[in-house]
Amino acid sequence: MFLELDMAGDKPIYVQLKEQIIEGIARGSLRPGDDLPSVRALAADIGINLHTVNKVYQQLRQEGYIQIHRSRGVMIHPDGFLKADKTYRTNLKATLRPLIAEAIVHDFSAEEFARLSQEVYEQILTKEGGEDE
Amino acid sequence: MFLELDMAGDKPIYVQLKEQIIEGIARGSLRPGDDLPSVRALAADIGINLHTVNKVYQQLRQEGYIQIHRSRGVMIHPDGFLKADKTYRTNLKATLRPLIAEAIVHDFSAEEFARLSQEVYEQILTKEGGEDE
DNA sequence: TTTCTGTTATATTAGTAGTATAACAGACAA
DNA sequence: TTGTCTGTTATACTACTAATATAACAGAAA
Repeated sequence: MFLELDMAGDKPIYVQLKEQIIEGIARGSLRPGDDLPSVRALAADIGINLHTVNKVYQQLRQEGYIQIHRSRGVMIHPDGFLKADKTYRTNLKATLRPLIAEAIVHDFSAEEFARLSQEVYEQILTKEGGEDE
Repeated sequence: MFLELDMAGDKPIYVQLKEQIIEGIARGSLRPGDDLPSVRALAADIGINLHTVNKVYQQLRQEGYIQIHRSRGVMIHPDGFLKADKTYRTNLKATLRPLIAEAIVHDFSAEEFARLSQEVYEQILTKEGGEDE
């Protein structure tokens, strides 16, 4: 796979792993119906513990990204896009709130914030790394 | 002050406190040059430990939001807006990246993401709570 | 029946969040 | 000069999370 984990940094590796799988789905590297490695295989591949991978898979399943079958393994959810329901929108707004408050204090207009978001959007879809311009 | 801390929730209270002070600056309730309560006074006011407040103040100082003087106390940084330098922009983009990847999987266009950000922007500036529409 | 799969249980180590006390040191007012 | 504010530092303790290590259980398929 396309995984790069920073074992030293502040961000927990299970969060990094989860985010990278979601980004893989977002940019189309992982497509609906695709198989994911077994918890043991992926853990061995990237040199972490089985339980760390399992925690990620459980969270991804609960949030609708993947399906898990008892002895057939794990796959990207075949239904394609997830529903952007009110719960999702409310949570996203709550997450954005402190980021946008920070941006305001840094003299960012809503338009500048939108422009920067647009850049990130395209970075993801064009499969660029996040190393900046 | 205008502080509402959720002692039970997942988010650490020092993070909540920090975010709410920044939002207070963003919406103009806390203005450049304004005094903030002493670490002991604020801790006693909201019923938490002195060190928890001190940690928040130290972080806010390092990020340029406030000034701390040894025995005169703490004030909002008198210089007004902070510089939105390249480091800030790079960090913001790195923070947004997983949020936007999620949004893409939820079939959000860049425009919808921008529109939702705009809503949050106005919620903050018009001093609305985050209880949603 | 062997060998995959996810699942569950238990234990340990390391780090962070938060609290509790105490003491130190600079500044300012009575 | 003496209190009494201020932030600062040190130490210790509890609770929780992240991550690991082993082991065993249970369903399904070759």
